[in-house]
Amino acid sequence: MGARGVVMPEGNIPNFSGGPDVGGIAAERLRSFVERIERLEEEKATLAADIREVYSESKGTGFDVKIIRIIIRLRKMDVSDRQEQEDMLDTYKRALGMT
Amino acid sequence: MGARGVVMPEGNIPNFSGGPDVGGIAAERLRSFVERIERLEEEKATLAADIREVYSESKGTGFDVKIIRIIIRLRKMDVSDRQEQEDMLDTYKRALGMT
Amino acid sequence: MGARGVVMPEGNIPNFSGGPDVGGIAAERLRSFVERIERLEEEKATLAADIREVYSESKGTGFDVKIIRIIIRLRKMDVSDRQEQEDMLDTYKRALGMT
Amino acid sequence: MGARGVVMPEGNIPNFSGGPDVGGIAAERLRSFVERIERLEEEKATLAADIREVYSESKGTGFDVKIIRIIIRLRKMDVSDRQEQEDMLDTYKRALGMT
DNA sequence: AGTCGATTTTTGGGAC
DNA sequence: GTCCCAAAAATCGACT
Repeated sequence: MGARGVVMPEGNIPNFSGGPDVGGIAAERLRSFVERIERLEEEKATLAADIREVYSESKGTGFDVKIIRIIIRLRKMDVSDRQEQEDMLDTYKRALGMT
Repeated sequence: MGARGVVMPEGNIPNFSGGPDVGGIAAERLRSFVERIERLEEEKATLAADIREVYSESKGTGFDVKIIRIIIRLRKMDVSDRQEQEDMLDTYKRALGMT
Repeated sequence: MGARGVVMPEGNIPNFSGGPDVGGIAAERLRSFVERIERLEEEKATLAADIREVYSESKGTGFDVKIIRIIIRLRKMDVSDRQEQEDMLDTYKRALGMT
Repeated sequence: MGARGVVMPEGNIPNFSGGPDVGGIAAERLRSFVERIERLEEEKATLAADIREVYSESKGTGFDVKIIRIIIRLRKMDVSDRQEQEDMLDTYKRALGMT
């Protein structure tokens, strides 16, 4: 896994100079990527908090959070599992030569 | 698969919080909670996809995704926690002769 | 709570002296734990390899690995999901006041 | 290996789901594979439990489980890979002024 | 403080 | 052989 002599060798930041600016344009790019990710993750964390909030609110209204979680899970499955279900059926069909 | 013993029709959860009529106002509230959560989770999934996208883009620019993930994790940590953890790790390392 | 013998301060290896031996009795304990874990993980990795081997062998005999994986998953669910299924049913029952 | 007459032709997967007579020898083979896998997975699960146990014990002795996990991970890594990764991380850190 | 569920990281398989 | 996707494992965090 070492340096591979490609244009952009893994393990190095391109155009990194080590000068007072600590890295050239590439370092700016890196910073940009990092900050974009951090921004998005922050939003994601906010949404996670919102979700927890709704659960909490529902609990305060007298509902059982555990039930709601199960419902959410079931409804999610009803969407994405349908695909998996069909894939599985297809697999079995092929396995049985029913093509 | 499917829940064999579950006889409850989807979206028709009765009022179990003490109200008199089954499938009444409480069920509407429940539906409201469920839909709010689903809405938020959908947004969260979108953000997760966006984040994956940024990682992918950074990879295409020549950066090492794994390292960026570590960077993100480190920056998320409280500074003093990070220091403490690194110190402790160092202590353990020395104890095991992993210098 | 009164004095409790030797309370281990968090973040430090107990009895760590910094002498030439790099850690005293506690370091030995640490090493012991680490090596036990490594030993177990090695065995676990061996088993994982064995499992892969069986899949590979079944493939060489003409079976479809994907199908077998599905079967394994289904049979596992038939065992562990029974509990979850019953829990879920119970939850729904309680939600409906059928207790 | 000896007898070759029973080798399954590729693309012709035996029927394993029908009645007792349907599928024949191939179904028995499939059952054998499945049971071998399940046996191995069970052992694997046991080892996983053992490992958790050791972590728990180390925790009870005053060690920090999280740090030990990191130690285990580091020791698993190839020495040069570890060095390379740490160097890269350091480069990125400097680029971002995380010194 | 232990259990359970959610999330993240790693790994294997497949395509080109 | 390299890259991408999906499945599995490890880790983390919440709730009881």
